[in-house]
Amino acid sequence: MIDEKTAVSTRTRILDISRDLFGSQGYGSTSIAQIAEKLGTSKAALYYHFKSKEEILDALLNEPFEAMKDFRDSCTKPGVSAEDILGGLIDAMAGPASCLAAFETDPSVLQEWADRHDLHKEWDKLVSCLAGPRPTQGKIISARAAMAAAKQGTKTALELNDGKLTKNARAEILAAALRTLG
Amino acid sequence: MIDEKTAVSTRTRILDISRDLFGSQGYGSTSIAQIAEKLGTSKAALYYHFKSKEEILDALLNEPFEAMKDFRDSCTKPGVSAEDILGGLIDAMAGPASCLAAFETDPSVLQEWADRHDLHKEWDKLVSCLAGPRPTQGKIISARAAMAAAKQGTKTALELNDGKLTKNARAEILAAALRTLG
DNA sequence: GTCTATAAGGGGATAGAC
DNA sequence: GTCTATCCCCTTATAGAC
Repeated sequence: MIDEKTAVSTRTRILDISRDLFGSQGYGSTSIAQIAEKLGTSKAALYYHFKSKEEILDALLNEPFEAMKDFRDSCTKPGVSAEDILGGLIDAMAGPASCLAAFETDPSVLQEWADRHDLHKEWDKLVSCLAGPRPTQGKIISARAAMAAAKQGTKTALELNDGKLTKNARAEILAAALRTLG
Repeated sequence: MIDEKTAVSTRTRILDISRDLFGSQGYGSTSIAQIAEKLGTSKAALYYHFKSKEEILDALLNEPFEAMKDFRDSCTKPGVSAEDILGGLIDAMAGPASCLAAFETDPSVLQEWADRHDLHKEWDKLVSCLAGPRPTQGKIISARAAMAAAKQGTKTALELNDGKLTKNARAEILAAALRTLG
């Protein structure tokens, strides 16, 4: 009989360690050997839980990506304001999609995962929600700038507060991002 | 007698090709073999011009980094406005420091180059210029958000206009970034 | 579930001929 | 300046014992 509890918790530990290392060193520059070392086992043991390095990346990003797509869907409904969109973006970046935000600038992740999942297209849909129908170039620029402001603001706030997004900081970020939009 | 003209132009071609590949695939995921292939020579030939892969990265980033530091110095002078800083940032991102902007999100570059050169500290100095003395957390957040808005806005404008920053786009980006700051 | 050992391949870099 | 051939290390991944 398989020890399910151990399997699950080891799997979770692998994901935690990998999230950490991928985030700080990048996906491509992190080796299975490094993960195994932090895990305290051999590389082969790790391959019992994940059949490839890419599968670890998938496991780390699939949930955040689904959360992000759900959010994107909610933004296309009628009566959604810019405040809803940018506020939702902040909350996503601080919570369910934080891993996505941390990894998506890594070229090795872009190559191995983001291209395959059309991440770029998903972000573009959000830009369209903010810029409105038949947007001018100026609208597109300020929409993208506002999203960048929200993302960077959230990242900064999390850094300054041990990974916690305070109500105050959230309000500051949202206000700044809304100003960006104009 | 060494053929200096050929040496120089080959060196330049290597840098152009590397800038391209590093930008699209990331530094760590780009191999010397790939560069040599696009160059149309062997790997060994490439090593005649650069003694290591890291030296190529250095050659690509040193000038942009100096330009960025010069700009940062100019921002600490008295009487410099937020408009000067954000406008200068846009111009730097669109011109002399564009390579820096394109590479600095790559974790493999951060590890091999940015840490060694304290890039993070340099950006922080700019943040301080924008946030003012003894800044509140809100000031820091909006300063960082404004810089992110300027960077992303510039990137977007360049994408939409074949790498050219039009006067109009520059004005739009600057206005958006200034609004972000509040 | 975890181990040791090893396969199979790619990476950066060098030697020495031309 | 460029070539072929090669070295050596590190990487992902697997085989098979325990």
